[in-house]
Amino acid sequence: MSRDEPMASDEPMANPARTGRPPTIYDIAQKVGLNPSTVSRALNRPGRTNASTEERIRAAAAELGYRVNPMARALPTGLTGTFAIVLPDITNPVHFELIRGAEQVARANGYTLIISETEGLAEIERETIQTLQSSVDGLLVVASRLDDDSLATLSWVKPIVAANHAAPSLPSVIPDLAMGLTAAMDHLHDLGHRSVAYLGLSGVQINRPRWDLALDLAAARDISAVEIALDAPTVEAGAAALRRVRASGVTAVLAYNDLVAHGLLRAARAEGLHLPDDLSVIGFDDIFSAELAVPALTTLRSPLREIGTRAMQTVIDADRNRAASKVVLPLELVVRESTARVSR
Amino acid sequence: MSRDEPMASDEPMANPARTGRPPTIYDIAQKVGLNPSTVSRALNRPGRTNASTEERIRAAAAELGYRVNPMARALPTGLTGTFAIVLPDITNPVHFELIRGAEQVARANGYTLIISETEGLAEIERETIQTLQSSVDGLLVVASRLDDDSLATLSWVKPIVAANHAAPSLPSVIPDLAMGLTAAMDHLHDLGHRSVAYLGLSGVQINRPRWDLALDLAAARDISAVEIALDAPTVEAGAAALRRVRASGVTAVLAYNDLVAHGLLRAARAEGLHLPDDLSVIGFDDIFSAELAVPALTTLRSPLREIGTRAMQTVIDADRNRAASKVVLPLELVVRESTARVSR
DNA sequence: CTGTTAGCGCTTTCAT
DNA sequence: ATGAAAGCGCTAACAG
Repeated sequence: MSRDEPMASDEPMANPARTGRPPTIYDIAQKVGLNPSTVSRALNRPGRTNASTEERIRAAAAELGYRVNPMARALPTGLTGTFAIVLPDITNPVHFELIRGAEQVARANGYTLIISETEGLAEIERETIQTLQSSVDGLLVVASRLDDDSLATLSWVKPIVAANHAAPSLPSVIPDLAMGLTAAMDHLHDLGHRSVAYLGLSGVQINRPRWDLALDLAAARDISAVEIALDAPTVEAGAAALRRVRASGVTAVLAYNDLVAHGLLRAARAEGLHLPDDLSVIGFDDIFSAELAVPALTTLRSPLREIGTRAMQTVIDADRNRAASKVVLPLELVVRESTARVSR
Repeated sequence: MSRDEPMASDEPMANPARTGRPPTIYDIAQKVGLNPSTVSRALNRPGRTNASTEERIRAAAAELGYRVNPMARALPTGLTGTFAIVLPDITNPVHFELIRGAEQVARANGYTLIISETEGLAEIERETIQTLQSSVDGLLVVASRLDDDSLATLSWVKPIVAANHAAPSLPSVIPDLAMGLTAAMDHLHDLGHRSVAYLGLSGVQINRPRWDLALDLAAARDISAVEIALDAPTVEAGAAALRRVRASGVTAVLAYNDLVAHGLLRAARAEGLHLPDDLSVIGFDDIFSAELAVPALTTLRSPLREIGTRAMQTVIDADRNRAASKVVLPLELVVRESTARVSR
């Protein structure tokens, strides 16, 4: 029943490539009449073996279609050549660019990337990290739900870096919240807004500092501020929040992310609100659909791609980088059509 | 310099979990005073060992925080417990639901998923598959750029299944093109359209059958049809195609995917066209932003998520499933606002 | 420069 | 029911 089951006995002598058993360094060694260890050396440390035999070995390897078996190599060396990125939800467009950035750096350096979802659950996240730990050379955690102590402990085994949120004891790559929120508040203030609601998601690490900062910045500008809690970071939750937004009487909204902003905008339009005059909305992230929306979304552009590349670069260089370094990337306000001068 | 370098000699006896070296079955064996092979048995074949010692072993394992090392297990068994999904471009929203579907099935069955990009290049794709081959139990290829022979050869080593496009010699999971395109053409015909343009992407396997079929269906309905070639499956390319769409004089467009449709719509709006009256547009895929667009996109909803789940299920079951089975999933027309009765 | 040997962590006969 | 031993494919001393 197994796919490895032996074939009928009269099967013709098959070419190794055809049998389904990939060639090993033993096959190469036999073919050129040398010892496997010599083959290993020739293939891995060019120069530490006779030029002509190295040539023969490479030729044989190519002919057989040989590729090293990363798992076999990982055992003696402890290096797997792969990294993992652990995140709550692949579906969230925010993560697309981040993953892509990470993937590119990984591949450019000859590494493989494993992606794993946690469904936003701390226990699944812990379990996932532990399971993956022996198969990778390091991990990226995005929007982690684990507390700093847990992450610190976990990182004793393999290096972990936090992407898109700060973990005090881990190297982290994060957007410059102060820069972005300041620009957003200035923008709203310039347009005459004096009241704002923040559509937040409690229970997520990233939410708290964002809101605290927004609160301070609003206060400094004489803007009143309220927080409205979301159930989830989704279009639906954004739409559902409209009711409370209207009830609050604010003229402007800062959304947890663009998905939420999309939902809010759509619901508002459905209710016949005139946008952006009746309500100004600022998103967060600048996902690709932000400019497709109507009105096109004014949003804080998170440098997702670069967060991914820098974070991956950081894990790869983890040896040199044992301190919990923080990389802060610019967070810019992109002004489109969803914000306007206050009309009431 | 290495992270494995020995610490100062007066270092206190460290708990294994703290040293960074994960515990092995040898650690467990030693702790309970048994042979490693017994530990292996106890952990893997419940029942084939004395109930009480199995209990002691499990307790010790839990206490040490033991997890099997998948790579060490892969060597003797040949089973890695991971699958790979190989696709041109992670960034394409189309692939996200597919990945998510695959990921869920993989994880539900205890497997790990590797994602790898090919940049839409056949040679990178071949290289990637070969490199990954020894690290996985099977692969999913999405929108492959390789010809059927190559794929067939590659699949001698590890099972490969094609997702979202048909590969004659591979098990494939695909949307029901005939169903979807028939609905689309009927819809246009009902609205009075008698001319249509197909915005296609030459050089991609998926494109040809789609266009051939559309052509037949149009002819059968007395609709004239032209193909307009895209440079890429992107928003930008869709926008750039507007010029040729207008020159062609058609009243309706079938876009290669929703991204292209988005671009076309946006460009048309920017040029002051009245949508959908001046031009009806049908997208393909139904990515999440389709309903966010203005006008909201009428589109063929590709069952991406299910394609991912079915495809992953198929590789996992590859043993039982050696024939090149075809799974065809329904492709439904979702009518929104981007199509209207022809007005000229 | 090349061969020998041992071992990475785990599974799997084969004995006992 | 448990132990002993061999081996998966590769690397890394250590000899020669």
